Amino acid sequence: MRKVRVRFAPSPTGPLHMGGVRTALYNYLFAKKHGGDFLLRIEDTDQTRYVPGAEEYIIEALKWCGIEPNEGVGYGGDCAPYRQSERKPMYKPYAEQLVEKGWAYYAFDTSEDLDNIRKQAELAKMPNWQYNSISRMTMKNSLTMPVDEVQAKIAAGDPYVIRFKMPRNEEVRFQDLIRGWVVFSTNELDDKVLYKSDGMPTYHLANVVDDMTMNISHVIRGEEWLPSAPLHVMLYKAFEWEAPAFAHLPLILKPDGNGKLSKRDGDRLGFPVFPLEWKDPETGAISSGYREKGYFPKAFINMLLLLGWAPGNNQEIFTEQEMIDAFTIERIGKSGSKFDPDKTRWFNQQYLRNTPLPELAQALIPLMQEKGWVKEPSYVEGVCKLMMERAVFVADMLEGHYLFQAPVEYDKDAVAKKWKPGESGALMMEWKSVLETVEDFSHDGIDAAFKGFLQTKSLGMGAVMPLFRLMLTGTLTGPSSMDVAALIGKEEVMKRIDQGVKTLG
RNA sequence: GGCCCGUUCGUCUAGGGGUUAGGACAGCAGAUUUUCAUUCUGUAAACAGGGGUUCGAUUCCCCUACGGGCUACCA
Repeated sequence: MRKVRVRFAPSPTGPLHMGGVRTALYNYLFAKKHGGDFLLRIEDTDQTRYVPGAEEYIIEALKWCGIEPNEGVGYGGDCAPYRQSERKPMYKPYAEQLVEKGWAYYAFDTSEDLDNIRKQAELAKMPNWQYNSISRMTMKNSLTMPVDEVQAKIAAGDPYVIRFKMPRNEEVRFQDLIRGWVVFSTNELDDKVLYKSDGMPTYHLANVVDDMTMNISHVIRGEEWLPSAPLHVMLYKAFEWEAPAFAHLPLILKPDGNGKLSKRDGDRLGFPVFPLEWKDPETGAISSGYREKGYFPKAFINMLLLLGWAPGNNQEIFTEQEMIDAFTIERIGKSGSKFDPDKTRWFNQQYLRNTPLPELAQALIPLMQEKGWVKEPSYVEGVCKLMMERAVFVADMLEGHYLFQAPVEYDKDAVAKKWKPGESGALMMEWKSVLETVEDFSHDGIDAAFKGFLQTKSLGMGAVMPLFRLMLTGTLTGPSSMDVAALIGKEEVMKRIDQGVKTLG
């Protein structure tokens, strides 16, 4: 068995969307599991679709996700270059080799010619005209023209393409690692262009030549490639090369309705479809990203792992090593998966809770600074401890604004419902004088004092607690008042009671 | 239209000739909590349909329906 070498081969036509990230992830895990290589190849053979910044985006996105190639564009390696535009000179000899062997031919029909034929065919109710084993004999190519005329045209610099000569009445079959045997008849396949008139190979030629010269052992790619897989299999046969194993991944579908997840669904339904935020260089339109929305890359990846793959037991949270150990291509599902934004949030929540306090604090501090809040790291850890149970994102912990500053306003509804002017203020001042004497200003210490206060006053919790909370936070929600008081400290508590009573009367 | 791929709770899925068809998210209902959140408990919810094969099909085969992908000198 040959060494496992897999590749992720996107085209730089825009930002990488989460389906692409999942494909990269599965390739990465497969490589790691088998001690193989994971390479990044950029398929930029269509100059008209090139989008500036897309390549950098792809590299940065993979880096953020923690699924880095060990070879490829941005990483170097023995098979460099890994950008197809830079490999341009090497494809033509391969195409010509196929012509010599009789597996391909020159064609001089222009795009306009073909457009016209297709239009006419459509008018004649033949909606699917193809350049294939039958129609090619009526076209302008090296199969129908005299040899000297063909050579003259080429010598004169006339534009031409090289097409694959798909044989007739043959069966192409290959075993897909996910779907099992897949069979096509060559009669359904057309004579695909391998080499374009602009001197660039098409995807099909470049892909096969590169996979061969880069020693790729397994091609793991999206299902949209399944229909062209037989052509690729035929190309390997024509070159007399050993074909890699194929695995065609099911698609990621939009959460509502049908169809594959597209760029627009994100904006429409309010969740990102891209790992990183992307600004369209043409329109300036911004598409949101998981990173900017505050997702942990590990949570994002964990969600993607389970979208189309299952371990067979009930495990849902995976460390990277666990993913690598558990992953097998055989356990990838066959059908498309609808993306679920809610579950994605759940994964983030799980990861947030499993993040150690110091790390959480480090993540929160920059967000606090944006609000102008500055606290000691140890204090911020205390904030995180109180807030993490009610947060999905790190930024959610900012909702505990009262842990950073005294309340600037008091919730109107809460005041109307709980605060009795005069009476409530007097009660709070009394409670304050008790608090002043508390030596152990911890949750338990304050709690003990509070219980004692209730007893001497013969009051229930509901009569005092909401008022105290209102003094401390300005709201009626949040972590335990005792915890809040302990964290902000005695002096601050005293000040807030004074301020609250003064404000509310 | 043609070709190819697919179809288990609303969603992601486990399972696989004989099961109370399991889990998770979301939902609903309770309990705990001074509140919100958490947590816990419970609850509802699925084998697309029709034919076979079989003692027995959700599981194997065929057909239909539905969904998806592809059908460019795009990838």
